[in-house]
This record gives sequence, C-alpha cells and structure tokens, in this order.
Amino acid sequence: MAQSTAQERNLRPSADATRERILAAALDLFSERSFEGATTREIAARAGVTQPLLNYHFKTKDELWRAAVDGLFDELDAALTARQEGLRGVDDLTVARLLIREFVHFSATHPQLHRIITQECKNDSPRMDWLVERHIRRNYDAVTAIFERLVAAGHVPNIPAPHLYYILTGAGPTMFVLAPECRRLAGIDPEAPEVVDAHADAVIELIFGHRAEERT
Amino acid sequence: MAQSTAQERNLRPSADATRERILAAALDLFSERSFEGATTREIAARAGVTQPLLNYHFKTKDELWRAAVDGLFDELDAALTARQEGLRGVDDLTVARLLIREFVHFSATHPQLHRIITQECKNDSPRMDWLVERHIRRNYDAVTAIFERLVAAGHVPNIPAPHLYYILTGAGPTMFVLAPECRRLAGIDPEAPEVVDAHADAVIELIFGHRAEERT
DNA sequence: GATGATCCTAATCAATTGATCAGGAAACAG
DNA sequence: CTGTTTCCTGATCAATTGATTAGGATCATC
Repeated sequence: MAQSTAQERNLRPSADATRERILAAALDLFSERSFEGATTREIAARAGVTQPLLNYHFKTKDELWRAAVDGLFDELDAALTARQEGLRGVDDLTVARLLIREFVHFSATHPQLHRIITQECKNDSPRMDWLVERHIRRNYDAVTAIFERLVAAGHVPNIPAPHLYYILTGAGPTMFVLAPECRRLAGIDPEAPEVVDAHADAVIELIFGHRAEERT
Repeated sequence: MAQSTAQERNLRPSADATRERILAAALDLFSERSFEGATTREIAARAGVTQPLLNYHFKTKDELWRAAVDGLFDELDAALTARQEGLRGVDDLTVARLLIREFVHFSATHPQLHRIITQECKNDSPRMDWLVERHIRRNYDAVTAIFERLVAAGHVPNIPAPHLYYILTGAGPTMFVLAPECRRLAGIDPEAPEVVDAHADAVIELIFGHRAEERT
C-alpha cells in the first residue's frame, strides 16, 4: 500500500522544511548585514521560529553560515553545469557569450552570491579560507581557462586572464549587489528582466565588442 | 618670537594626531570587518589607545564611522578634482581615459572605498542613506554625464549610462577590494604598481576598445 | 600657587549576543 | 497503553559590546 510521508500527511512539521526556511533567512541576512551584523535572533524571526531552534538544526552560527553558502554555490554550479551541458558542440565564442549571460542572470536573481563573496574575501579569515578552497577556486580555474582560450583565438583583447576574471566578477554583478543604491541613484529597478538583459548585453558588448559580428 | 605648537615642542599629545590615528584604524577595520564586525575595542587597539578614548574624540561609534568615511571621500574628491583641473582643454575622450586610469589607481591605493560602498549599499539603512546623499550621488551624476557625452560622440558603445556606471564601479575596483582572495587564487599581488597599471589598461581597453586608435 | 582645560586610562554598567538547558506537545513504535 | 523520538519554545547563562564615570597627569592661564 502506498505510504505518504509525515509532511504529505500534514502531520508533525518536517525538519527539512524548517531547515530550508532557516537557510533562506540566513542567506538573506548574512548577505545583507554581514556575518556579525546578522544576529541569530533576527535570522530566527525572519524564518518564523525562535532563536534556540537555530542551534537545534545547526550546531553553531558558523555552521549555519556554511550550510547557507553551500546551498547557494550548489545552485550556481547546477545552473552553469546545465547550461554548459546544453552547449556541447557549440563554438567557444558563442558558449562564452551565453555563459556570461547566464552568469549575469544568476547574479541578478541571486545577489546574495556576490554580496557574500565581496564581504568575506576582503580580508584573510577562516571563512574566506573555507569559501575560496571549497567553492571559488573551482570557478576561478574554469573561468580563467575559458578566457585564456578566447584571448589565444583573438576573440578578446590580449588581457591577462586574472584581470579579465576580476573585471567580469565586478562588472557583471555589481548593479544587482547594490540594488538598493541603484534604485535610489538611477531610479531603475535592477530586478526588472529588461534591465537584467540590458546589463548582460552591455557586459558582453564590452568584453567581446563587435568582433564576432565583424567576422560575418 | 616664533611660537611652536605643543606637538612641535614634543609636549602633551596632540588631539589631532590621535584623532587621525583613530580614523585610520577605524577606516581599515570598518572596511575589512563591517560596521558590526569592527568592535570599538579592536579599533582602539589598532590605533594604540584604550577603548573609552574613542568616545572622547567621537561621541558614538556611528559618528566615528561617518568621520572616517568623510575623510576617504574627501581624498577621492581631491584626487579627481586635481586631475580634472589639470586636464582642462583636453578632448573628452582623452580626459575620460585618464580619469578612469586615475579612478582605478585610487581604487588600488584605497581599497577601503569600495569595500565600504559595497558593504553599506546592499540594503536600505540609515548609513546607506547618508552615504548616498552625502557622497555617492555627486559622483554618480558626474560619471553618468561623462558617459552620456561619450556615447553620443560614438566613443563608447550605445549602452545606457547607469549600466556603464555599474560596470565601471565593478570592473575597476574589484581586484583590489578582493586583494586577499586574489593573492590566494591568482598568486599575484594586486598592490604591485605594474598590476595596477595592467588593470587600468584592461578596463580602459574594454570600455573604449581600439576606437580612438582606429581614428588615427 | 591655584585653578581650569586637555588628553587619557581603569573601572564599571546596561544591553545584547550565541549557546545551553529544561520541558511540553505530538507523532511513532512496540 | 507506554515509552521513545522528534520538533520546538521559554528561561537562562557567560561573554561581549558600546557607552559612561571617576580620576590621574600635565600643560596653560591668571
């Protein structure tokens, strides 16, 4: 006979659902307020639970931070991997343009990603060590390898890959990371799909220029 | 008869010298650790004084933050104003290239600037309100006006000025803001003058491309 | 010489923080 | 029906934080 889960039967609250609500609240507050600026009381309130429950699900505040960041990078990896898989057989230049578009879109829908990165990687600390070795290095290696091939093929100006990496890492996400400032200064909503598309267009235009179009 | 100051006569410590040491320590720690992450005890220790002295010179932690940030923007304004004054009569394109170079260099020698901006402008708060209205808006207006003229003259691709502003604000400083990460990932020192020059070259190359050179 | 001002530290405080503990409610297993 | 497990909250704790207070040392002024 088919058996439904406790959650499906609308019985005792599922730990999984509560954990996910806590992780989502944690990610938002850690990225907006910093690790120290986000208190466990505020995270609990945002998740709709009491403060000691955080310690029930995650041993320490630091462990909660790591779990929240793991989930975020898992999502990024899944998005880029899926995109890249779907582009097998496509030429390097087109792939790169589309991956950058995907990256800008992911940055727009997940501004927490670069908020966390810029927050944790500005000074040496255990959290930066963990973040770089567990998540960032893999992306850095992949992105610089792609840029090296593009430079060699003449698709991108002769700029060292590390510089291209940091130019992209800055140019792509900053408008979305600073969305509150952008709304206030420019009076535009960085979350609007047409704004995100325009930004992806602009970043791609500046990195690749009209080179592919010149070839046509 | 010429009278020397107490400080010149090496007598009682000058309040000004102590204030400057406190401001420098505050700027470094606020930008590296966030407002909440930087404790008044750590700032005092870095400045070589005791914690209550911060309250003697600055009424509150928030007032100390504002004074530290004021000093930083004063320095930026002075640098850009002096540079711009020296370029009167030079054509728009050359001025823009040189101002961007100056901006990248300032970002390299003052990574605190964009650490503070990215930290405070990711969510609405009184500190962001103050920062935007007192300092950032003036720069935003000036930079977007320059970009609008450059686009109209065909020197820069037809990209809306707000997008160009955030692309520049991201591409220029990020390598220096994330200097500890960059050392660890890329094995290069973002503070090295040749690295700073290469980065300025790269940013200028991507924004302006070979357009000016094509005209020659 | 007395008094006031300046620059500073040690001690202290109230409030807040992250974590722990006791225990309740409800579902599950036998 | 009883005991166990799970998920959770209220109360509490030690440590930390930003700010306040008392007072010392030294210089300036009268």
